[in-house]
Amino acid sequence: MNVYRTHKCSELSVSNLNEKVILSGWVDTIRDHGNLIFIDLRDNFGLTQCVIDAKQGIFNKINELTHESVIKISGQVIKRSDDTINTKLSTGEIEIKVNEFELLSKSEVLPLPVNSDIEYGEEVRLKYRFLDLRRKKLHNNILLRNKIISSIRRKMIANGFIEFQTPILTSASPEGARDYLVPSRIHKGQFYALPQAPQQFKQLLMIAGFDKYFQIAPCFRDEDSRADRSPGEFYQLDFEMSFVTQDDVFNAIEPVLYEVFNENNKYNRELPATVSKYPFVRIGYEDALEIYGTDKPDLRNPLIIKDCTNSFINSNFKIFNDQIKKGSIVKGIVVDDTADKPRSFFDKLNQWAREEGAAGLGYINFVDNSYKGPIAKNLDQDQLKLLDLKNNQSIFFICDKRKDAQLFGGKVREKICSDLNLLNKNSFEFCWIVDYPMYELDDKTNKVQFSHNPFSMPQGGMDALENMNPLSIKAFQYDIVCNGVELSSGAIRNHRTDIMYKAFEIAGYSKSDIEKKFPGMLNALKYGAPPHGGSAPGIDRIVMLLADEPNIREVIAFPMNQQAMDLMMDAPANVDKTILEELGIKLIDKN
RNA sequence: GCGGGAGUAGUUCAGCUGGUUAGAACGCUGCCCUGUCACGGCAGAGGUCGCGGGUUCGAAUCCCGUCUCUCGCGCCA
Repeated sequence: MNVYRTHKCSELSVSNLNEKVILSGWVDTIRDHGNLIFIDLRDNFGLTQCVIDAKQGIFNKINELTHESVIKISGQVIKRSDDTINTKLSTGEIEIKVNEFELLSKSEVLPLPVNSDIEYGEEVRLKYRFLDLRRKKLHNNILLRNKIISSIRRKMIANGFIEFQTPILTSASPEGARDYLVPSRIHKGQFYALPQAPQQFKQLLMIAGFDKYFQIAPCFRDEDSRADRSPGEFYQLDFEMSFVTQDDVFNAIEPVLYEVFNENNKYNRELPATVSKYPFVRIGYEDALEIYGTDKPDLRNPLIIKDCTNSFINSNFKIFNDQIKKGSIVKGIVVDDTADKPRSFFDKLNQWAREEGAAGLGYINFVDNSYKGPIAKNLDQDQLKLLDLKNNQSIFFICDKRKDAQLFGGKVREKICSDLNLLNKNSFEFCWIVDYPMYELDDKTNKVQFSHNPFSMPQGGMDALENMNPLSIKAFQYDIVCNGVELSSGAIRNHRTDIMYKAFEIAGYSKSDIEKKFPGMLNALKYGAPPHGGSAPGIDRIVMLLADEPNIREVIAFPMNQQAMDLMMDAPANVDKTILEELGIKLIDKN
């Protein structure tokens, strides 16, 4: 028998009446009635009320207990009288009449109360993360994370994926984010890098013939943080498959994501959230920009953006007309049931648009068969008809150069949606963004460069590279997006050295450039590589969506703060001079 | 690197256009209380108002600088 407990703090009920039991846990709440004390004892599993009265010998010692001390109690399970049953607790029909107790570990006065749900400052929460993790919300989030990860792992293994571990100390990647570097003691002046993703290793495993790879992979990128981006490290469900096309990759991962979301769609929710059924909607990259104004559209938002340039060509609305002649386009967003809103509604949106740097936000309202608003009188009936408005609809216009009009249209779409509360918050809407361009022009140098992953296979292969305008070549490159959050990007990889040399040549790299940058990868491709591809959904973001948390730190047990510091462990920190000398490192004094 | 918000008791916060000894709640300490579950009641301790400078008879409050936290931009093949 375990010396610390016969039961967990969630287990006891009327079916255990009169049993002698032992429980161990934390002192969650103390209610001291003078000659009668109630203690709520808490462990990972639940709460049990313990009661001690003054006649018992241990009473004085119990009286000295502090919150969050760890104790072991033994006593008898007794039924509560009907009027003292607590329906909020699973153990609320019983309590433990304590006759022995032992203080296992005393707690000092807490810097952060554990038994309350009030929000506290992040600095204290991060410094005393072990206390924050005891609190209900964070504790449950981390348990949810475990449930999600173990479910993913089971499904991937059941689907024939093999789990691997890949190196943490590896070489710096020439493309992408900044690397975290680790100095080498044996090779002074040289550095390992932590992997930004196991990209090359998983491809090498495909070349090694393992057919299907997966890993719950730690990734390290030295980027500045955001609410949905933890600095330092994050985890991906990294997977890769051999002898597949893009559709095969989609078919493999869609059921996994759908099921993981569906299994956890009740967490912290009154009603279960709906999850979009697979196959998920596929949207071309260019279409996404045209219709949603972003390459990570939130499909819960019912608004769409359409092109209205034709209504303004040769119209009397000089401002737009002049812009169109200079190459601008007009985008419009139609909104239901707003045409009768007061003038102030439209003025506020216009004001917002100006604050966002736009010239303004024009609009037309269609009520009782007549077109209203400042712009309407400048269009003739045919031009207005083209807008295709129904009764009580409004349409908002954005006029700018194509790319700027698209992106600002995306902002307007989000703004109107949130102002009018059009979002169905209780759903998960997935889509694939496909057909990313292989190349783009660098804004500053005007040179052709890779727009995404240089290892992706160009659509049309060698033929496309040799004969098409590089800027119109698409790649087998795709992102999966859920509720406006980019969960992952992936690709069918380029497994042919001849196509790779050519692809890099277009981006201005010579054969020897690539051989220097990716020696391992290139060498491997020379000895028989299967066609392969994969993707890597972000685990932290999946948990964040399912936990309905706006901040990624709420689903990571030990996150760093925004400045990439671990306030609890005090990292990063200075190191001893002798250690630096051993590594051949000399610090520059900034002063 | 840039922009927004914040920094007052152990914690969460209030403190108006400058004006006595800077408040509340929770927590903490002591006392009272045998049916609470956010137990209740009484009393008490606890503050360099982030830090430095300035304006003023007088600064938590106004001004300048600086540091820290946070949100966003840049960054994120």
